[in-house]
Amino acid sequence: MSDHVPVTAKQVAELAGVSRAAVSRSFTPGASVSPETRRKVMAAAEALGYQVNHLARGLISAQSGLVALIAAEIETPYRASLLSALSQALQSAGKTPILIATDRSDESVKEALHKARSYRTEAAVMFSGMPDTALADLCLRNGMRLVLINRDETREGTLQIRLDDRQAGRSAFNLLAKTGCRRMGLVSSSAGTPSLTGRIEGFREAAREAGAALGEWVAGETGYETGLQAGTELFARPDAPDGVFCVTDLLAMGVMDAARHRLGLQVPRDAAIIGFDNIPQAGWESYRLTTFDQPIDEIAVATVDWLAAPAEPGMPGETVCLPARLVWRDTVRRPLEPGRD
Amino acid sequence: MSDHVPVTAKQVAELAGVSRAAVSRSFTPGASVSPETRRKVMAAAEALGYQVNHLARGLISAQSGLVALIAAEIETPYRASLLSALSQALQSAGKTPILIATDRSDESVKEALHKARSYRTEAAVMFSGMPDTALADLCLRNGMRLVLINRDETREGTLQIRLDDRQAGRSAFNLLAKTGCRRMGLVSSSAGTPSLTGRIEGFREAAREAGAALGEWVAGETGYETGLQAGTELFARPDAPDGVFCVTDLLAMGVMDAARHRLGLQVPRDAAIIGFDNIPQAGWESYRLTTFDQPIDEIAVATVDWLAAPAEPGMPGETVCLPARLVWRDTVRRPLEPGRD
DNA sequence: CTGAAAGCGCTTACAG
DNA sequence: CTGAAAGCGCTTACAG
Repeated sequence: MSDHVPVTAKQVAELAGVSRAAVSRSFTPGASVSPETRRKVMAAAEALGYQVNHLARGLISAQSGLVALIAAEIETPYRASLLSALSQALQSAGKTPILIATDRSDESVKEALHKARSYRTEAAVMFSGMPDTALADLCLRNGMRLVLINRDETREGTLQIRLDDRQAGRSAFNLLAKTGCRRMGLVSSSAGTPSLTGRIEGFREAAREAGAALGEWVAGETGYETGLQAGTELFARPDAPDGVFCVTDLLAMGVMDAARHRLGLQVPRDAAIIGFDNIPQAGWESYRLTTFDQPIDEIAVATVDWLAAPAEPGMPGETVCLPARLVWRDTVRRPLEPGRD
Repeated sequence: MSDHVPVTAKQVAELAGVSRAAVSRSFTPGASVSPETRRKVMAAAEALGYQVNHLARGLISAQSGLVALIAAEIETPYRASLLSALSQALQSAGKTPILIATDRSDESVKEALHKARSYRTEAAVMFSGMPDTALADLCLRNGMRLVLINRDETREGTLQIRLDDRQAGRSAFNLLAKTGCRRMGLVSSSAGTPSLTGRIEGFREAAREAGAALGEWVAGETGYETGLQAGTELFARPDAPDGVFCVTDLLAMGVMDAARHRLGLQVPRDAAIIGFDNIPQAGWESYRLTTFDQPIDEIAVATVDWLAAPAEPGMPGETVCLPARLVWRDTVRRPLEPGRD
């Protein structure tokens, strides 16, 4: 191993007795080098501890190897899981994730994208916020690809990955109805992201079709604390619900704790509860929450596959819609014949 | 805004009527440019949508702006929180985090560091695994700085951040003893990281000093499932403990659920439980776990401050040791006078 | 304070 | 298959 500061292709070339171009080619999959030179180059590289400088490579080849992961609240269970899956999948595909945290503001989304651009990331995958059209176009024109997770927007050259949220909302209602709930509750959010909205609308729609009244509680945020507050208020109402759908697991767990620890209710006997996301905590003994699963690994795979396919200019936007499957646990009574709807 | 592909400093220079050097200087804090030229440059840059290309800047100036975050299991609550705090702090300081996931193997740690090196990251902060000496030296010689979180190792030019784990372990024992527990249990881990080991040794040490017997359960992993298993076995023993210290919150929550849901025990009446980390879930109504707090924000601040200070060659290693403060909740009976020890 | 010039480490036509 | 040469977009002495 060399004892000197950064070792460059030039030194490797000298040691191997070849040109700089040859070492470059040896490190480029599919380049035309004879096996013999490549072997010599690799041996020299190994001996010197050489690594290609990705900064230089990215500067010249538009292949920085970098992809930006843009997200808010990554400490949250669902986001953290998605982030983990995505970064591992990307890494396996030879890409390197750059992490850019945003808050909910448009301004921070804008900065995030600019930052991605300044590092010439090959793509940006966003799971929070939405770029405005002009900015998205700018990125696209600069050769950056966009993948939007759970945002509702199709655009040329971008991949959109979403779940069938509306259908899940409908299923939630029907499941509650089928298992004997009479007064339905919905704990939703004013965050207004397309995925949340889809779940809400699906649930309302099914309620309308069934002619059922709905007690709603609109939360600002989607976390545990908010759920706790929602549950506390909802179950104190004279027409307290006996079946509630919460648009996230965190909300559901807060609602559940309010019911049990603050109101002395039993779940599902006094109130059935359904969540959404299937975060790890949903499976804990203290909750055993019936919920819809976000297929995190499939999302990661879809992202990486799309990125691996060569980008063609003017490529139409693509959207993949994944099902959100119900995972049965203990917060809803089981119907005699567990239906699928 | 320009409608053409990547806009470079040259175009900005032309539009502003200055040299390329002037635009470079305008974007370099502290460089010598007249306010007037800087103004012209900024206006032109704004008009064209110019962003300095960090790849090119990093290539020439050893200031890539990148710092590598190297970690395993980032989907885990404590890790996710730390990652979030770190990435935000870094971002506020103008740095951009690169995320490199590892598994526990030495091989993957090695690859992670090589990857960091190939992007010329200014620093690598590791919160999983340890680089072997030769590799760490290589990084250091290449001008990369290292910050090691909760790993026990001092080395020239690196920052080590750790908690007073041993003291926390001692406190846990003393607290349990003071609140009337007679049969102490310890749910530890064979992971062998320095922080875990410190907690374990502190607890054992205090037990030895008090002449108390100890029921131990050594887990491989540090997650909820393992805790559930540990609790199930531990409380089924004839000499089941009535006070147990778990080296992580996740373990503690599993143990707690085993006690309550599988053995029908009450916490803290039948068994007191103390955790470590103070993850968000520890505050949930179903747990209200008494635990030690990991000062995540302080860790992030310490990291960023150290990185902000200019690196001098041959700088001695620095270590900051933070206290892990007890947060009182409901899984330990309160002594009459809540002591500090 | 300013500009012309050299150079960071790489890749990629181009010619052989 | 191979090497000499040009060039990616920037920064930084150097001279003025």
